[in-house]
Amino acid sequence: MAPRQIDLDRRPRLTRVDIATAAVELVERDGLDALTMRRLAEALGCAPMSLYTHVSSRDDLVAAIIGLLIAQLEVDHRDGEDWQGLMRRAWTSYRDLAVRLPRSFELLASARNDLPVVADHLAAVVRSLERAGLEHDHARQILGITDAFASGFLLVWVRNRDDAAPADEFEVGAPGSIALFDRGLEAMIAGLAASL
Amino acid sequence: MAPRQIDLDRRPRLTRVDIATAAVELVERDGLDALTMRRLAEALGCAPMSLYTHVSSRDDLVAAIIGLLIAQLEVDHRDGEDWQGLMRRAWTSYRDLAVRLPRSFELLASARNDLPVVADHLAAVVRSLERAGLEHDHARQILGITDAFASGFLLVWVRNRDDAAPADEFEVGAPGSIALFDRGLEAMIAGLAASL
DNA sequence: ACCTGAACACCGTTCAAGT
DNA sequence: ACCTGAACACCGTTCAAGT
Repeated sequence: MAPRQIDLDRRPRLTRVDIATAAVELVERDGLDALTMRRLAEALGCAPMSLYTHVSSRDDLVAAIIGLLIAQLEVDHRDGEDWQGLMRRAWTSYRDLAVRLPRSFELLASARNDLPVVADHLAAVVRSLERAGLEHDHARQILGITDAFASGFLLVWVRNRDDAAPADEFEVGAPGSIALFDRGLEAMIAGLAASL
Repeated sequence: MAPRQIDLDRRPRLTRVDIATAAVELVERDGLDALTMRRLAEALGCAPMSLYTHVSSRDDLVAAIIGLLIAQLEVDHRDGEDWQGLMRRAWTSYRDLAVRLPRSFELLASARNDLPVVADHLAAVVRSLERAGLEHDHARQILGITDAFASGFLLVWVRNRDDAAPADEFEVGAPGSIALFDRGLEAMIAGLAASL
C-alpha cells in the first residue's frame, strides 16, 4: 500500500496533454499572440521553466497542440466507401474543427508536413484512400490537392472571420462564406474524378 | 541652382520601397525569422529606429513587402479572354512568384484579406473577372475558391521545399510536386465551370 | 522632416539549484 | 523525475534629443 500511495503522490502535477489543452484554451480566448511560455505557465499556475519538463521547446508545444487537434479528425475508411465519400467526410471534419477552434486551427493548417505528428497523420489518410480503391500515387496526389484547397480556404476563413471587419464589399472568404467551402470541395472532387 | 542642390541633399537616404526591397533580400537569404527591425536596420546600415520614419510598425513593414510582391502579379483582363484563361494566367504568375521568392511569398499568401494593399488587389481582380464576362457574385466566389487552392497549395510547397527534408515517403506537396499545382488548378476551373 | 541612442516591457531558453 | 528563480540574449516600440 505504501508504494502505491507514493506512486500516486509522485504522479506529475503537469502532463504534456494538460499543457496542450491549456494552450488551446489560452489561444481560443486571447489569440495566437498570447501563446507564450510565460503566459501559458501563468494560466497553469506554474513557473515558465516547469513547462520544459514536458515539452522541449515552444515548437514542441505547438506540435503537442497539433496532435490534440489531429486526434479530432475523421479519416478512417468505412466498408464500401469510395474515395470521394471518404474525402468529403475527412474534409468536413477538418472544416468543423476550424469552426470549433478557429484560432488553434491556424497552427494545424500552417504546420509543416514533415512534423512527425503531421507526417504520421498524412500517411494514415493515404492508407485510407488506398483502402477506398486508389493507387498509392493517386492517393497522394488527391490528398495533396484537396489538402491545399481545404487548408488554404479555411486559413483565409479563420483569419477574416468576425474580428470587427467592416463588411467590406470585397471580403472574399469572409464571414458566412463557409458554405463556399463545400462548393469548392465538390468542384475539386468532380474535377479530380474526371481527370483520373 | 542652390535650392535644387538643397532639394537633392534633402532627399531621404531611406525610402519605404528601399526598406521593403532590403527586407525581401534579407528574408530570401536568412529566412522569415531573420526579419526583425534590428537586423533589417543593420543590413541597411542605419539605426533600428530610423526605419520608423518610413514604416509605422513591423506589421506595416510586412504590408510594404506584400505591396512589392503584388505589383509583380499579372491580373489585368485581355480583350477576348474568358475567365478561365484569366484565372490560368493570374494563378500562374502567382505560382511563379512563389518559386522566385519562396520565403517572402509566405508573407503574401498568409496575409489577411482586409489589409488595404490586399483588399485593393482583390477588388482589381474581381473587376478583371467581370470584364471577362462573370457576374459580380460569381467573380467573387470563383476568386475566393481558386485563391484558397492556390495559396494553400503554394504555402505548403514553399514550407516543404528543399530544407534538407529526408525525402520521406509521404511528403505530400514536396519538392518536384509543383507540377501538381497546374493539375489542381485545372480540376478547380473545370469543376467551377461545370457548376456555373 | 529625418535620423538616433537609451530605455522599457516583453520574449525563449540556459543554467544551477532545489525537492 | 520534477519543479524553480535568476540570468542571458534577444525582440518591438516609446521617448527625448539631435540635425
